[in-house]
Amino acid sequence: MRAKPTIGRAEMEILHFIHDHHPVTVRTVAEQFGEGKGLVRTTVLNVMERLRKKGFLVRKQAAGIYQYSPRLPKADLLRGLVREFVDQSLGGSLSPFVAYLIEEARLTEPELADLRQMVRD
Amino acid sequence: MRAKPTIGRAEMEILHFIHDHHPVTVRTVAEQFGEGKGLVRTTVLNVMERLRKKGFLVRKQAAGIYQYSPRLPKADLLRGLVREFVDQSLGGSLSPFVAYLIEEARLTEPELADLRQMVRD
DNA sequence: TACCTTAGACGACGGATGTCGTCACCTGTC
DNA sequence: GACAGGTGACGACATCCGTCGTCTAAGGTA
Repeated sequence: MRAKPTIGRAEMEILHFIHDHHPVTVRTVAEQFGEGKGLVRTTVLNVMERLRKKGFLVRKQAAGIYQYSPRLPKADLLRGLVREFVDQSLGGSLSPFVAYLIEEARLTEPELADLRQMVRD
Repeated sequence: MRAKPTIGRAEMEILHFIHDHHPVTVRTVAEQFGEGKGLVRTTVLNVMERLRKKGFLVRKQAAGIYQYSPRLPKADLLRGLVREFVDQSLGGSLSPFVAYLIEEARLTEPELADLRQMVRD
């Protein structure tokens, strides 16, 4: 058992979809997300079950059908992903991220406001 | 052939080491990096060759032994990684990153200066 | 009761990643 | 020229990821 389960590309996309639409059934995800990607129902089911076994999703039965939801709020999930990425891919250094913000990022007004607030401290 | 080659966890660590120590031989990486991780020489060699086939490293022969170096400057590599991460894991949204900066990050003085400069535009 | 539909479990398979062992080759030293 | 040791190529194997097909259980409906 790996200490920190990883998330693959397809898993990530489906996890995002569920974060934006929960609670959902496998059928819903397959129809609204999978079909556009050319994915079959069982593929979606398999990915969702893997995400559940990894601890990112929970499900509860309602009228004989499972309803899936994220285990953590979206903000928590994303903050964890950012932390992991910074540690693992950037070696803990934030400069590349700052460089990215400066060169390529299109920040929204609220994001900019938050940053302005931050640099004042 | 995948359009954008991916980098695994072990590959990433070795790539970082080489970025900080190039040019290096397999032997050097195995002794200075691999041994601490419990990795055998051929494992290091294999990972480095995969990175080379993926285009992240180049090598040149000197006295019968290969010297490995990164193909791109570190800043370019990291900016690419950040871009990929933002698109793929954050769905293009920068808010989680801004939140991370505000809550957990220890920014250095130069990084802060850059940010201050940026928010002024 | 006999079917058809739906949902879930399970196994399968190719490719990528992490890790290693084996073998062939080159080179410096006697 | 022969040998020991370093170096690199290659194959092997377990695990994970992406993707799918099949089988079975649970219901509804004629």
